[in-house]
Amino acid sequence: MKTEKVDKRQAILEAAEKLFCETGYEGTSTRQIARESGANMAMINYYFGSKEGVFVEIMNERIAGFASQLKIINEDKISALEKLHRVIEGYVNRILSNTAFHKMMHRELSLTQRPEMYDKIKDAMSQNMQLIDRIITGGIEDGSFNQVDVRMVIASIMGTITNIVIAPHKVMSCSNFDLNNPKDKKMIKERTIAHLQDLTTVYLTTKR
Amino acid sequence: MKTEKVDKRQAILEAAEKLFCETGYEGTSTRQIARESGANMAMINYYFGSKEGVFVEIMNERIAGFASQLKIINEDKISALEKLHRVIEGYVNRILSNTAFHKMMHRELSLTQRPEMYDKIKDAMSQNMQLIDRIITGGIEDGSFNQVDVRMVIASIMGTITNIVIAPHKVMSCSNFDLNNPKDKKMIKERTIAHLQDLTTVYLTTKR
DNA sequence: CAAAATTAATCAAACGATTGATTAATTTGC
DNA sequence: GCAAATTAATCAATCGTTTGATTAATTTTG
Repeated sequence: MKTEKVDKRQAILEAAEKLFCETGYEGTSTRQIARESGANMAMINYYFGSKEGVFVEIMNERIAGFASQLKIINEDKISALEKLHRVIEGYVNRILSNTAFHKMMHRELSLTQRPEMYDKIKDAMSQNMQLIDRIITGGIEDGSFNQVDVRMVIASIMGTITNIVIAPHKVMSCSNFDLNNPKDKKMIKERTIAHLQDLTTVYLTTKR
Repeated sequence: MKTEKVDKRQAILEAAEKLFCETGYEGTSTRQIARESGANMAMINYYFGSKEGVFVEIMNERIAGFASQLKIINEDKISALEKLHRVIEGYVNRILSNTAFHKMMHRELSLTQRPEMYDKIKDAMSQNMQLIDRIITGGIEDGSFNQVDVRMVIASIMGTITNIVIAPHKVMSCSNFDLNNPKDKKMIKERTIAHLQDLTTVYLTTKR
């Protein structure tokens, strides 16, 4: 028999994140979180003050880990294209390794309410955006990339990944496909990276 | 003085769609819908049976209009590339003319609950997907398109549009930008269409 | 055509259930 | 033995829904 001597605080966070991802913030009750985590309801307010406090804590932790993983790829002595390819690889891997959270983040981003969260998410994402922006702009300036609509290219890169996270069935025509299956997930990751690298290579570097 | 002799049923639908888009399904109460529409609360259940009935009705109406607009572009005697460009133009115009609804649809798609809705949305979208799939596959078969990962290309096209709808601030760096401003919206539409047409042209037809 | 009967639309009020939050008492671990 | 952790019980507020009554419009009937 396992001791199950787990930190209640952590158990609440994990259960809440799972439930928020599955049924949304409003669609999840504190009683569900308590039941799922094995903690008493009052513990939620004891540790986090409120239901929203739990949500904010989840977002803060995730976004912190998010930013810390931001590599300073720009300093490396490699071509703009290779920089971009590395960013794509890192970005795809990170997002497809945390699909549930990214679904939740995306959902929250599309809501008008909770502007505090909206801004927080926006700021976190804009860091990645600026990184990609600098790489592509740099490539254009040194003549290795074509003149393109940089912001639109970024929208295509990020949009592709988000689209696959939210609607993987679109990409995988086979019915018995599951993003939670590690084998399937690995395959989707590789395919997404290969596609985006190929797409950017052709679009940005083809002489025309 | 305007007569305001509006259909209460319709008023409920419009108010509900607005609220669902802004604050989500769970985040919207029937009392809000009643207040916003000027109808009595009981009218919601009188006309639609339940809160979910309102939601289902909104989705059904939208999806019906969605499908009816599906042109049979495949029959035209034009190149695969031109077919694709027309589909992109139509798709961008439709989605960017109904941004609030598409946000809602997208949000609902990312929830595990309400599988009935999930399937309905999925089916509606897969129609568009199959159309694009046939066009690209046809272009590959007749040799005018490169060999590409068709599903991934579709994910990029659709993902780009969705990304712009949900996070337009990403594309527009200028701060005083509003998707509800017709002038700004027109500009975003044209820019999105131009980008996607350019991207697909280069990626699909460049000899390499 | 006019009175009677029926239907549709609307309303205020209340329903039981559930929500997030809090209390006060109890247990745990050092 | 004391502070931190945990509990059951309870709070007011709000949820979606239902009710019974009322008004307005339509149909039926003589």
